[in-house]
Amino acid sequence: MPAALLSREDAVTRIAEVFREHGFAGASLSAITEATGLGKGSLYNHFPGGKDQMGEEVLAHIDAWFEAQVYAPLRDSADPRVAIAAMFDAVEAYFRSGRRICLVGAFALDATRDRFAAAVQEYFARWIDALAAALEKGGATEPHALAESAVAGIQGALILSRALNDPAVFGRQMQEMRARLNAALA
Amino acid sequence: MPAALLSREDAVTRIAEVFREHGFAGASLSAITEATGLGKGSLYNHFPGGKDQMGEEVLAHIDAWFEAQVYAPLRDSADPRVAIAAMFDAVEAYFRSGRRICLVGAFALDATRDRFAAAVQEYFARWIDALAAALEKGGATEPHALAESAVAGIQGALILSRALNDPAVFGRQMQEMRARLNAALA
DNA sequence: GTCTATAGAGTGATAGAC
DNA sequence: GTCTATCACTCTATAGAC
Repeated sequence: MPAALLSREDAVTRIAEVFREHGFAGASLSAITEATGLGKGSLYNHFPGGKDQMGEEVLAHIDAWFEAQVYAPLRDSADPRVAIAAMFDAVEAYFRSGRRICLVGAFALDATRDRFAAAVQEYFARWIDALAAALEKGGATEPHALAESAVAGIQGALILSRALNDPAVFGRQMQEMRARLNAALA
Repeated sequence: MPAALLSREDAVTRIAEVFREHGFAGASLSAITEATGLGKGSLYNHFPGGKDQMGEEVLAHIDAWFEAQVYAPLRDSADPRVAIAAMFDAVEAYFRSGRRICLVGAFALDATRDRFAAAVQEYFARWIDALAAALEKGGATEPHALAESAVAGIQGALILSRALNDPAVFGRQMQEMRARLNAALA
């Protein structure tokens, strides 16, 4: 057989970027074909379930990244202050300092959510729970409410940065949020 | 001529709901036909520019509502504390306590933003400016940064409520945001 | 009779599925 | 690449208010 042009992970990563740019509904197979260099035949060979399966795998890929880089460190770290700082470092890098959107948040906003309801719900629930665990370990009062507020603030900052076309907005919000969470720690 | 089945405003309102549900790219003319009860002929009679024109008019309609109900009161009210409380009342009603999304925020996230860049940018810029003006009048320090943070928090709360399928998240965030802004006033 | 809102068959292009 | 369904959109025709 011919060598694969792209590893499955590379394909999923590139498909994710198409979804980021156009949304799930707006991402056409021809755009995906162009971004991956894979013909329709190859795409349906890799993803027999079509766009829906691509969506599932993209979400699973994102979830795995956040689990390893964000949630697990938040839950397991001995020092909550260090863990929370590391979370913001990871998040700022992941979202390219506000130049990249959160695909899960974007999926949540329209009917796409209903196709991927469980993955979307779990992404945010686990993020909030992991952050709340770190905050609680650090002696914060109302850790869950504070974690919810922080995750919402990150999502809102991403919207605002893109709407205003100004990544600096994201940077300012992240700095403020770091300070708020640190202030809540005992 | 035959009587109009729908006023222009009613048509724009119903089209807006289709965009909210499916996103701009995902909103098909057949869905718009179904939601408005207007055939393609009627739709193209009212909106010769097609979906793009519908998008423009929906955004203009939203902008007019926020200008009258939110921005102007924030700028003009004598009592900033009252004005800010009124803003939250209006916002919570508009977003149906978290059951309805912000269409402008949703447009901002994907390539739709580029079609309507000016309208999207101005919606948020004017909201932030109007809120900052009220905060400044109330003696808050760093009113612009605080306003930015509040608007981001509202957008993030809408995403989170929908992602978790729990409108209570939005209610909690709005309550917390009210308290934060009040605390910043002299 | 004129004008405008209606309806919807029909256009080519392109979608996603296979 | 081929398939069928659906896309955004055009065009012709009609109904009805003036």
